[in-house]
Amino acid sequence: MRAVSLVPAWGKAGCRRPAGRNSLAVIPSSLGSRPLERLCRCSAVQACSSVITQYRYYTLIASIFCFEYETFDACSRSAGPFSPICAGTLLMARQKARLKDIAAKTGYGTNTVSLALRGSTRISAAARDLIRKAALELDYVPNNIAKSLVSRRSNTVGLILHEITNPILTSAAKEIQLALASRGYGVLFATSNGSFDEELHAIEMFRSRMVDGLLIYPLVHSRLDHLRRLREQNFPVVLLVGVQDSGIDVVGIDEFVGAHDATRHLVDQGHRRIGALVMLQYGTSQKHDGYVAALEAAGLPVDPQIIGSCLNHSIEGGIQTMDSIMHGPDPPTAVFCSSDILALGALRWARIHRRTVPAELAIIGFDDIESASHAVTPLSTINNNVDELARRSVARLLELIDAEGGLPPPRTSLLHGDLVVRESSATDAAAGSTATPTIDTRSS
Amino acid sequence: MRAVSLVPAWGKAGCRRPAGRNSLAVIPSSLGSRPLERLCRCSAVQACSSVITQYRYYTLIASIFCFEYETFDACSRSAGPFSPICAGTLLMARQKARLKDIAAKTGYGTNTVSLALRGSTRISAAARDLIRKAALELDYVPNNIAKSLVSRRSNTVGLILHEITNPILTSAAKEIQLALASRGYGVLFATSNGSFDEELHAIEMFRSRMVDGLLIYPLVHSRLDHLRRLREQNFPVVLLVGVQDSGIDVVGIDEFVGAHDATRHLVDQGHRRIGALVMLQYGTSQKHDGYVAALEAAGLPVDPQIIGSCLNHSIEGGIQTMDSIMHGPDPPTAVFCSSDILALGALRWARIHRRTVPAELAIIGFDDIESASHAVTPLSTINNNVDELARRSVARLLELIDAEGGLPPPRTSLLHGDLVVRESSATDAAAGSTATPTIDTRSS
DNA sequence: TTGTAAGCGTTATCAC
DNA sequence: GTGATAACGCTTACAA
Repeated sequence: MRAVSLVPAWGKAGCRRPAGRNSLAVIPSSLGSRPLERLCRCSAVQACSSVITQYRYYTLIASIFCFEYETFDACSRSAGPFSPICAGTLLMARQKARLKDIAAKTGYGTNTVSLALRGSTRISAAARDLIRKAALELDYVPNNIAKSLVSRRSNTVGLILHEITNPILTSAAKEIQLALASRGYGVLFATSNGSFDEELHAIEMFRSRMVDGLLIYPLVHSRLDHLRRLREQNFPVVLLVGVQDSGIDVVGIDEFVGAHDATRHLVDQGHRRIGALVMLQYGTSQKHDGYVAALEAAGLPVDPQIIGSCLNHSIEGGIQTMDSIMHGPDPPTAVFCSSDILALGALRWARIHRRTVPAELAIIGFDDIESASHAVTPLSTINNNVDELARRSVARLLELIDAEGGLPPPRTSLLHGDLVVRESSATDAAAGSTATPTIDTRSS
Repeated sequence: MRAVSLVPAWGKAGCRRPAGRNSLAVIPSSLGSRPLERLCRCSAVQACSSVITQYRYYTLIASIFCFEYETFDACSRSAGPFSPICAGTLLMARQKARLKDIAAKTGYGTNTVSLALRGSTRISAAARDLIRKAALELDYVPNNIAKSLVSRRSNTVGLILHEITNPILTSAAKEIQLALASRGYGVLFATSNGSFDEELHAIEMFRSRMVDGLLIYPLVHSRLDHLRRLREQNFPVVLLVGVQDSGIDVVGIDEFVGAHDATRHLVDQGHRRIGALVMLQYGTSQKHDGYVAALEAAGLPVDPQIIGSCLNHSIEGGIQTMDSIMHGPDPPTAVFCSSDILALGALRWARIHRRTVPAELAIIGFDDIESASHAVTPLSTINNNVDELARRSVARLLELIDAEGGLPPPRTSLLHGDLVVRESSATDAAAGSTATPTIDTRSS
């Protein structure tokens, strides 16, 4: 019993067992008390050993004296006779092959093996092939952790999403991951999950894991100081939201212009009383500002009564917030929603309350998620070019990572989101008149 | 110009610059050719230096002779006079603080610092506080890469999703990430993106990054050999799909039973001609089998004509596949869809072709995503308990990771998905009769 | 209570 | 062409 409980210690950090690597400890039972060398000649042990060897394990013969030794090392250092206490054999977890193992197998040095596997021309073809073959046989997988330690690069970037239920963020995540994978980068991922502390925590976690850079949809567009500080420390960060003058690199949809275009479109459709569903809990937002600007440009009043602030980004949240802006004395005839999910909530609200869309209530969303074009009433929206966003943000991040001698000055790339007019906002969708809208033909 | 191109070599792997760490190289212009010591006394340089010191950088005065030295080291070793070639100052990226830096600052050894920061009782309280303070001042972040190298644990697990547009997978991803983060684990994430090779590639990438374990929604439920092989090598793997007897640990929804329940529900509603939308491109699936079993149990024929195989998991895919199974001579009166997304496609198809749901066509989905309850006709479906899935799969994976002396035998935990009856399948939803259905009241 | 030395798996330098 | 050696930043064993 006691012997078994000692076994797990092998292979643990700090436990030295140069002879124990990839080895099988044969702990014979009922062989009596005898010196180690005699145990090795025991036929049962030898038979076992030859089987073990076939599996590319070394054989390590041992018999653990019950109380005297605390560790296997202490045991194996002892010169005295051993008392067997445990029956049978114990198979150690086979450890991963290292360069050193390939070197031992082929007779070359570790350095030669390293160069050969990386295809250096300084190594002879014969040696290279031999080494490659040995690596394959041993199922060698290079240890990137060790590589990172010396190269000071983890070839990993961190991705923080503030919300994963939003299809736009997840499809961005997908495109980003694929783009990075094709360049040999891994993606460490975290959700800030609606809490700023979690965002900070995720960043801290990423930093301690030595990510080479960070792509982030920040939770609060106005709280970016922690990210600016990272940048000052020469840590590459790219924001995925279209904020202006952040002092950080930005690749994102121009939310102000998008919201402005969407609201303007409602104005152009003849609406004079236009409400909004936005996310305001962390202060103002670009989308809110764009909405307000479009109203002001059209000479329309901005009425807080019909601007609903949603707490969470969901259909349910959209329905509830619609309730709050529609029950007033002068409800809006059109609503700008800062995301398609909220717009689907608004659509649902309209159905529950038997308002026809767009005749009694026009609705426009933001993002152009798949469900938007397949909704009961196909949703007008602002197209969010996710592929472009992923492509450009990854390209910029890698530029920052590869920047030699300090980060270049921050650059803001705002992508334009196209207005897509469908049934939910246009009494006659085909007559869509503003901002060269894309008419979606599938929505008939 | 040339000097600038040399600078990037600092801080690179293999470039030794013991004196260059956290230092600012002042490369003065137009100071003429003079010995280094005279440069140091130059007032412009001194003013610069004092500013630099405020930022906790050391100052390193240098002037690089244009052609003679290839590296900064070679340059600084030289004793001769320098010719300035580059104007201004160059700020080196400040490097992250190490234990050694804290040690140097406090006067303790690195070992003492390491123990102190980890709160060892062997260190005096005074020393501990001093060291903690210094660590804070230097903005010390422990290097997990180095830690991993010695502990042989990365405290990171890999998560592979076969599809990220599926809301079920993303909400699972979120829950999994949060559960793992609370235990101190990071999540490396990848999408297999519909290709088995990408799945293999992602696994390889994860292995080389030394993840401690793997959570995976495999692309093809029947191709699991590569995962079994990992397990044989003592690598912890947990499948997130409810397959039976895989020889690998499983925590997943019982898809067979779920599909069976769903189909059975349609039978109970009086349907005799029940079609299906499934994903069959990689061979049969548990959902398909459950559907078939329910039909057979009810004594109904299984007709390939009304079993549509969707190629991609999308509303569009659902619509197209519906086209193919509905245009036959004897179209189904009810359809079991292997996911809510496909069911939304079916619903959309019904709307396009003016069939009333559920009177002319009953539809049931699988997953219970948010949109299901908010669809035009709220969808009946099988609830996919994502929270439970995340909780249990993470718990099991950590069990495997912490298992000492080899992995325990694989265990299969199938979670039960509850039937949720809404309008899309029940002529009178309130009369839902089978399998203790949950009646969703919001769907009025 | 603290310091010293070795080692985790890899890469870069330099000598042969 | 190939091998020895010293880093990378950290933890552990053991000596002081």
